[in-house]
Formats: sequence, structure tokens, C-alpha cells
Amino acid sequence: MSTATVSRVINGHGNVTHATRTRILRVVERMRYVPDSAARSLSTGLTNTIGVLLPDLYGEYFSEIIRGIDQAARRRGLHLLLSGVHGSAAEAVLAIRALKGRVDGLLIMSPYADSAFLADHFADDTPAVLMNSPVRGNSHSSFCLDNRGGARAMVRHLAQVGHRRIAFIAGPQNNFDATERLAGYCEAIAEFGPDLKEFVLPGDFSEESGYRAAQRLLTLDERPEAVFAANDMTALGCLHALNEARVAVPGDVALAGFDDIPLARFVSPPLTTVRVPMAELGARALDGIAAAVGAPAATPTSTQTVATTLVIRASCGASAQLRAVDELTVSGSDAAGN
Amino acid sequence: MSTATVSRVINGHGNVTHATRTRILRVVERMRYVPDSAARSLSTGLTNTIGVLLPDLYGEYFSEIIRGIDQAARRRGLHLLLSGVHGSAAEAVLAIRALKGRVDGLLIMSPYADSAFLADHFADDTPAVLMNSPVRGNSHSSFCLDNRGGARAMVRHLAQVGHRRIAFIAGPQNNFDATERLAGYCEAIAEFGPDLKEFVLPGDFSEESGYRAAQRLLTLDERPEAVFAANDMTALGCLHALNEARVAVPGDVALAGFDDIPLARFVSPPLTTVRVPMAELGARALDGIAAAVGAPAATPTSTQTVATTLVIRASCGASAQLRAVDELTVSGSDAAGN
DNA sequence: CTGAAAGCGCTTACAG
DNA sequence: CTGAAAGCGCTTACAG
Repeated sequence: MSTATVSRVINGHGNVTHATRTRILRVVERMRYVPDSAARSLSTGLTNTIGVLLPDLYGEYFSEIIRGIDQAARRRGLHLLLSGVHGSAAEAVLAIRALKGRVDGLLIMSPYADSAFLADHFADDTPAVLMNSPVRGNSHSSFCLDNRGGARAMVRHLAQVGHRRIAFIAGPQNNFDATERLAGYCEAIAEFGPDLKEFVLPGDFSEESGYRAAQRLLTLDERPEAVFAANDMTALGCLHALNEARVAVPGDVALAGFDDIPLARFVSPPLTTVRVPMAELGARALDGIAAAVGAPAATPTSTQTVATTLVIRASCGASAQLRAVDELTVSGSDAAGN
Repeated sequence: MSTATVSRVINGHGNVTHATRTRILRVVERMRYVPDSAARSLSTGLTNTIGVLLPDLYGEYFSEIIRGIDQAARRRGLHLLLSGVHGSAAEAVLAIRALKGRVDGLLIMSPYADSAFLADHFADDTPAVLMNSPVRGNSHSSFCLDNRGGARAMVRHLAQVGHRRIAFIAGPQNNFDATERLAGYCEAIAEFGPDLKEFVLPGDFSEESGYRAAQRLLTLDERPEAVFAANDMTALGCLHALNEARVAVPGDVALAGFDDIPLARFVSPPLTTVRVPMAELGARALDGIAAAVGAPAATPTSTQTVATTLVIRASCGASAQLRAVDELTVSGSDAAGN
């Protein structure tokens, strides 16, 4: 009954008599023995946990990512060491360092977390996967929402319904989702007709910024026929201002958002928007990091895109017929790198 | 430059020449050396991380708890090992066991996690704190929302506004929040007047169950003057059914919820409800477990209650004057045990 | 099939 | 002020 033998039965390594095995199991049971994870990690070099770094651990958006990650991790018997990295790069560095020896791999979403940053601060023998982050270089795999495709699909939809002057209320300039959505809008304006013109107003994803943007739009000589907000909260602020000014939606102006937050279908009129499958993003990223943990270091990296969905409701003047379709998958593709 | 000396400068233990210290620091910097957490944990017996077990890691409710826990943990430089324990007690046992050697303390919210359960499955030298769970015995500290006080305050409010027949749509029977809210309702009915009568309908916290309960209420000979739902989603389902039946709220029947979810103030009429400060619960519980980690094992345990807040909006027929007050703190108390 | 021994990477008395 | 050594609790070749 040496520690070696106990270790063997606990880890199911065979080469143990049935008799000794049952004897050990009985004692284990009686003493409620549970192996110490830290010791096990030290000797095996494995922790069975994945570190997850997000800008925040809460809110609609991150909560959904966590949900996807959690479900995928649970399927694989992996633990999650979560950390919210609010803002500063210095904080991100500390968080990453603190993970050494605690995790087998890292899942990270952060404006600072490009490959160079990771190479600098994270042990290069530990795999890392980026989520929804600007990818530079191909030393790490990454999973991104198709924000760009979603924005393009929305502009196409608005143009199809007949709107020409389509304004865009942007999000924060240092936010990856926001800049991708803006880029998609610009691309689509250029692509879907010479009669479409870019018109971008500043915003910051807040309800407040949507409210202000709408007020400004209302003072214009030539009002846009449609307003596409970089996210739903901004669109809601917009709607508020429009209501106050007795401007009918979608009668006088069409309104669209991005995210499909729960509120979107409760407001009046229900908001046409783009659904972003955060949980799916999280789940796929977890699967990606799990694969990387198991794979040899030289495995090629890839960048994968998670499709977004156009959700057509009443706020853009689409015909009931079109709305009946309700949801159309609009995007999604894979690209392999390195 | 032995490992011992390096260890001393890294941990700032003094007794090192300025010269050797700077030399070591320089090398540490150049090699980007970061101590291995698993090894450190093994030798110090400390992990600087708190394990957190919640029924789920996502959704409005848990997301807010996580937010509070995260903020408090960050203030103290503690890491969080999060685990969602969906349902089964067996799963909870596994999750708890897997934490051994990984955490200095445990924060847990689960219907199964009473003191007896913890004593059975969690090392007794590791402190644990319960959140919003039925407390039996006093071997563990616990932090609970004052669901009972919140429900009582709501009934009192409804009675004050003039309602006599106040129905309650209950939540799941095995849910601690739900049973406490029901208990508060019953207590208050008994307390605030002989002319008040208990009338409880089944429900399960879902919008659907509120919808059905309302339909049933509408068939009654003597309709209630007020309906108090065990949570906001149920109240919303109720509102839906009432709207369909063209029963005016609050004109024909008053409606109240519990939770104060974001939607509550967006529906029409805005919903009178009870706000539950989940983030505060999480933060206080984290502070509690942090204190327990530092304290000697014999430190007395305590049960603390986190106050809830009555939020008066338009759905219950309260006068505008009363509503102007908008929010009234209604409850909150401390009780020390053992 | 079983056990003695080394080693995982740290920290911390204990000598010097 | 500094280093050699033991020990934290496991796992895993290696002998037997």
C-alpha cells in the first residue's frame, strides 16, 4: 500500500491486484481522501484548467460568452480560472503572469492581447487562443464574430427595403467589435450602390450617445431615411429621442441596431438588429484551446469566423412578408493561416 | 544566487544585499521569470484563489453576483476559480472535490450545499461561506438576501395602496429564494390585517407560468385586486395575459414583481418590484470568505442578511407622490450565530 | 503486481 | 547576508 500503488488505483493505471485495489478504494472512501490538485499539477505538468481573460466578467455580453465557455469546458471536464481585466494593459500583464502554473491554456479577449503581447508575457509553451481580438501575425489561433458581415447584411437589407440615406452611429474607436461594424457599414455603402452615401456619427455604445446622435440628426436639413446604430443600446437611446420628437419609426425614419439584446424585441416598434452568438463564440474558442492543449506545439494556427444573424423586426419598414422569414443567416466563413 | 536568495528577493523578504538584489532582479527581468503557482501553492499551502460554486455562471442574476465577487476579489488580489453546478448534487460533490488544493476558501450557492453537505465533502480545514442558501447549523457563515423582508414590504405596500385581495404567484418549490418570498408573503398577509387573505398560485419563475397563472385568475368569480409574482419574469408573463384579456393594469388589477430586472422599467406600465442587490451579496460574501481564510479556525460564524429595496413604479396604482419617493430601503439585519 | 526513489518548482527554517 | 537541505503531495520510470 505504498503511495505509488495508491496513485495507480486512483488514476486507474492497472497493474494492481483486484484485492489491493478494493482495499485501497475502501480506505480512500473511509478517509474521504482527495488528491491535492496543486501537487498533482506540479508533478504532471497538467492542471486541467483553462484560464479565461475577459474585459469584464459580467453583463449580457460577457455572461453569454462565459456560458458558452462553461458548457464546452464542462463537456471536457476542464476547470475555468476566470479573470476580468478592466482596461489597463498593465492589469492584463499581471493577470496573465499570475496564471503561470495554474492553467494548461489561455482564452483571451482584450484589446491589448495581440500575438506580440502574448509572446512577451505568456509562456510560449502554453497555448493561447484569442477571441474577437485584432489578429496580428499568425502565432495564435483566433475566433471572431463576423461583425463586419453582420453590418454589411444590415446595410444591404436597409437598401433593399428602399432606404438610400443610411446613417451609422459608431461605437467606441478603440473597440474591436465597433471598428469592425463600422468597416462593414462603409464597405456595404460602397458596394451596394452609387446612390448610397456614408454618414457616420460618433457614439460609444451607450444609450446616451444614441440619444444625442438622434437629436443631432433631427436638426439636419436632409434627414437620413434610416439610422443604423453600432449596438442596440445606442439604437434604444435613438428611439427615445425620436419618440420625444414625435418622429415615427419606421414611418419617418427606419432604425436598426446590433446585438439583439433581450430588450430589442420588447420595445415598440420591435428592433431590427443583428444577433451575435456570443455563447457559440465562447464554446468554439474553448474547443479550440482544448485542441491546442492536446496538440504538438507546431500545429498550424487558424482564424475562424462565427456567423452573425440578421433579425428583421418592425423598426425598419420591412414588409410583413419579409419579417415572416424573421431570421436569415448572413455570414460565416473560415480562413486558415500559417 | 541560490534559489533561496532568488525566492527572498521575489517575495521581498529582506536580508539581501542591495547589490545581489538588483542583480537578481535584472536577470529575472531579462529571462521573464515568473514563479510557478502550483509549486508555490504546494510549498506554502496558499493559493490566493477562492473557489466559487454557483448554480449557473450566466444570466442576469448570477452575472451580477459574479460582478460583486470579482470586484471584491480584485481589491484583495485574489483569483477566482468559477464553476457552474447545474442541478445535481453529484455534480456539486465532484466540483467541490476538484477544488481541493486549488483554493484557500469556497464560496457556494446551491440547494445542496448546507453545512452537513460541506462537512461531508469539503476539507474541514478549508473555510467555506454559503450564499443565499438554507442554513442549517452554524458551522459556516452565510450571506442571504432578505427575500422575506422584501416580500413583506411589497405586501404591506399593496395593502397600503388599498388592495385587499392580494394573490401570490409562487416560484419553484425547491428554490430557496422562492420559498423565502412565499414565506414573506404569507407572514405579511397574516400580519397586516385580518381582512387580507392568502391566495397562492403555483409558478416556476418562468414567463410562461405567469401567463398561465393570470389566465386562471381571470376565470375566478372574485378576482384579486393585486397580483404579486415571485419574480419579474413571472409578472411579465402575467402582464402579457392581462393585456390580451384587456384587463387594465393597474386600473383593474395591480401587478408586482420581484428582482427588478432591466426590463421591469421598460414595460408598460413600468413594474413595481423589489430590487435584490446581487452584486452586493457577492461582494460581501467574498469579503466574508477572505476574512475566514485569514482567521483562526475557531472564529465564530455568522449569518448576515443583505437588504432588498422596494421599487415603486406605476403597476400597482400607487399615487404619483408615493412613486416620487421611488425607492425605499425596506429591510436588512444582522444575526450572529455560535 | 508492488515499492523505493527521484523529481516537479517552490519556500523556509537552519547553519554558517 | 547567503546557501544547502528538507519538505509540500503527488506521479512515474525503474527494480524487483
